[in-house]
Amino acid sequence: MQRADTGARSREVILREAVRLFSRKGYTGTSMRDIAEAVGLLPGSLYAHIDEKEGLLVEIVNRGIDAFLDAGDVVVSTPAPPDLRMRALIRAHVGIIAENLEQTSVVFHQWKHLSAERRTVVVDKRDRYESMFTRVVDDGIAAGVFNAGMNARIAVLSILGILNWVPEWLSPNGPEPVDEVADRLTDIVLVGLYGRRP
Amino acid sequence: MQRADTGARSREVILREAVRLFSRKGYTGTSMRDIAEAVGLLPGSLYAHIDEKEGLLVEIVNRGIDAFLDAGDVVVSTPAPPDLRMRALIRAHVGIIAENLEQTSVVFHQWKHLSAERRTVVVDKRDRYESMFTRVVDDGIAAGVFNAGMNARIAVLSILGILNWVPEWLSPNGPEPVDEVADRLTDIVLVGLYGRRP
DNA sequence: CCTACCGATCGGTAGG
DNA sequence: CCTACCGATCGGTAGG
Repeated sequence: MQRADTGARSREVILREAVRLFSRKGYTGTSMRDIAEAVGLLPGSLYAHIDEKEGLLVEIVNRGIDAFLDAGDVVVSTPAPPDLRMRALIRAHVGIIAENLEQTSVVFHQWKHLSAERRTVVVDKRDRYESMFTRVVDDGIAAGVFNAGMNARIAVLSILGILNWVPEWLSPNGPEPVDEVADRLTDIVLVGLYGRRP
Repeated sequence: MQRADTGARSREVILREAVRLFSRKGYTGTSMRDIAEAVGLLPGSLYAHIDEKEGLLVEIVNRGIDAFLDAGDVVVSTPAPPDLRMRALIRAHVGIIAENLEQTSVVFHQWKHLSAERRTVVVDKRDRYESMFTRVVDDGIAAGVFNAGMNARIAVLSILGILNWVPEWLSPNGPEPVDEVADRLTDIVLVGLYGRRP
């Protein structure tokens, strides 16, 4: 019953510190020596637990984006009306950000430093995630719930912009509950500044 | 009438290539040797024209953010109704992005690599710019044009999210004119997906 | 703007 | 996981 998984545990510690440092200093601005110092190892000792620096980034980015995909899949598989599905997507999205602020910020900003092949995998996942929002907007227009006259592509890009910006200002321990924040964002998305609602 | 300003001209060439490289590889991911090769000099020769690497970033970021501030000042000094001022702010913002995509992307993503004192200057400018949007939203609520029930702070953060995301997808040579794109973004901001408008 | 170079730091490895 | 180290690359400089 003792720790037979010290190796895996060390790896998690390294990943945790890498997330912290990558989010603060960027991937290219963080050295393996920075990470080693943060976890209390000598630089060369890191390589007893990991293969290469980029492997850390790959794992962090993929874990992060998979969290969004998994949460989105749950929402998309429900048969709720488009506006309620949009609210659920935004709640799920903001919830994941709140649970893991630094990881999300690495996912959003550091994936560009991945090698070409690894970047392709990430971009494909991101496209799949974005298509969930496109689907909801298109469904809403088809159902007569959303404005048929709007530019659906630009509407989706606006929503993604709102959501991608959230990690820059959200404080998970702030006064308002996270779901409350998500719902106020959804209000803006649905009714805008004018605010006439059905 | 000949070029007496070769020095200043070389400096502009260096800045132009630095913008390109910083936007593609990031500030910390770009070496002075990368820049030297791009402008056709040997690495050490760059220092006949510039003082230090960070000086390049300082100048790029400040030029970029000043463009937004100057354009915003023009809009804010007009007495138009809040919704029209919002439309004008968004048009100005998208226009500047379209004119200088790579510079904008450096402004948005690389300012974090500035030293503490220089970063403070940039953050102050950014706060001033953001306050223009806050002012318009507050004016709109006070005038009864915008929904008094919304969370104004979150509304402003949503607008900034939309605008900060634009450099990631705008193609200045795309099918729709840039002002058209800006107006469709404004539509979303004002009336949302439901789209009831006054 | 080039030649020639500086000390520091980089990601990573061999051997134990 | 440490010792000891590798070649490559970093930002920047002296002197011309």
